Amino acid sequence: MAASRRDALPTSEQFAVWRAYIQTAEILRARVQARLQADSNLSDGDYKVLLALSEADGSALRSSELAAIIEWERSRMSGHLGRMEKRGLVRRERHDEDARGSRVVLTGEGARAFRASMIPHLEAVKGIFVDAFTDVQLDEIDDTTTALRTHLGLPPMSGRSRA
Amino acid sequence: MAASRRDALPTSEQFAVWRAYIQTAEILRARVQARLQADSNLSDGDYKVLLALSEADGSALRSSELAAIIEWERSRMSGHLGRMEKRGLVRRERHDEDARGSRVVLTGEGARAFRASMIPHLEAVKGIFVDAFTDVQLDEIDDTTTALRTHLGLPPMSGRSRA
DNA sequence: GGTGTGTAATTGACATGTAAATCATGTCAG
DNA sequence: CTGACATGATTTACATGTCAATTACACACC
Repeated sequence: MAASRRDALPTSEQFAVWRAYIQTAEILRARVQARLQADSNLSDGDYKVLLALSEADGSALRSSELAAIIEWERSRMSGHLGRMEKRGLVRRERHDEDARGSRVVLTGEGARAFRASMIPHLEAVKGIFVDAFTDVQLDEIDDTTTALRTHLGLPPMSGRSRA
Repeated sequence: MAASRRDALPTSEQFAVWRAYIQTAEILRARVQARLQADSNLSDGDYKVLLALSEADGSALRSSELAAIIEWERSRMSGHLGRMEKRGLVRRERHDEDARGSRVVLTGEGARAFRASMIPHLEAVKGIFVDAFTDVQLDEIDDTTTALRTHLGLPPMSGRSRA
């Protein structure tokens, strides 16, 4: 008995799809994160920060630029950078031109940690996520993710568009 | 340029599918959670606990049973129950037969909060998630989620199996 | 030069998550 | 009985996330 598209409430089947989807995605995230942590002693957040800094001109960015790239709150970035600085992955320097902002600089140790983490991280994504599916299923995921992003008003980021 | 199934690393297209999938799922979770919080002042965790207790015999469960149902660490459950107890949503009683365990009991206030939250929450899931897709796409999500759960060694929880 | 306003970033207070250690109780071999 | 071990749950320590308040500086206008 298919429910009308206009019903305000989901059918129990639809709700079950939601529950399975969201719970599975959570577990997936946790597994990949755990591998990154075990292989490279980096959290997901660490990885994003290191990635952004690696790609930045001079391996340095202002904290707010970093926050904008990663789409984090500034306060979240602030706390995270504090922890990363304590571990020697980044360094914060006073910004000469505008002393309100600080320059976040990738340290040699940070760059080394990031380089060492990349291959294992990609392998983990392959083994944990990609290998679960057939090529057709991966395309379906691409489609449904795109549909969802459109519905949510998010910019597209399809994998197929770059093929 | 399809990559062999056996390559250790994902293609850039495959990796893009991963990034889109995981990022979109996060945003989705955050949106539904925000609605639940705004409508009912409950977190996702609160809702899960209340749901499990509501369905339980006598509106009570042992803490470890609750943890097993929701698939949480026991320590996580412990901390969460502490916060929920402070807000009057649940109560912990000494278990008579086995004094190691405690009985987690749904309070009247907890039951009321849960009942009040259900309809808005279902509406949110419908509007934010279900309505993004065609029926065919929802079936595809069900399929790919099932494939992923199998790959991850998780028990199945398909929406179609209950249709 | 001061003073108000905006902006960059940090701080503080809390909720949430994970892992390891601890505590209390139960169970069972001897 | 009793001592070793198993089990249920909490505690502790810390990482992570959000929000509101605060600090430090820049800049424009008088």
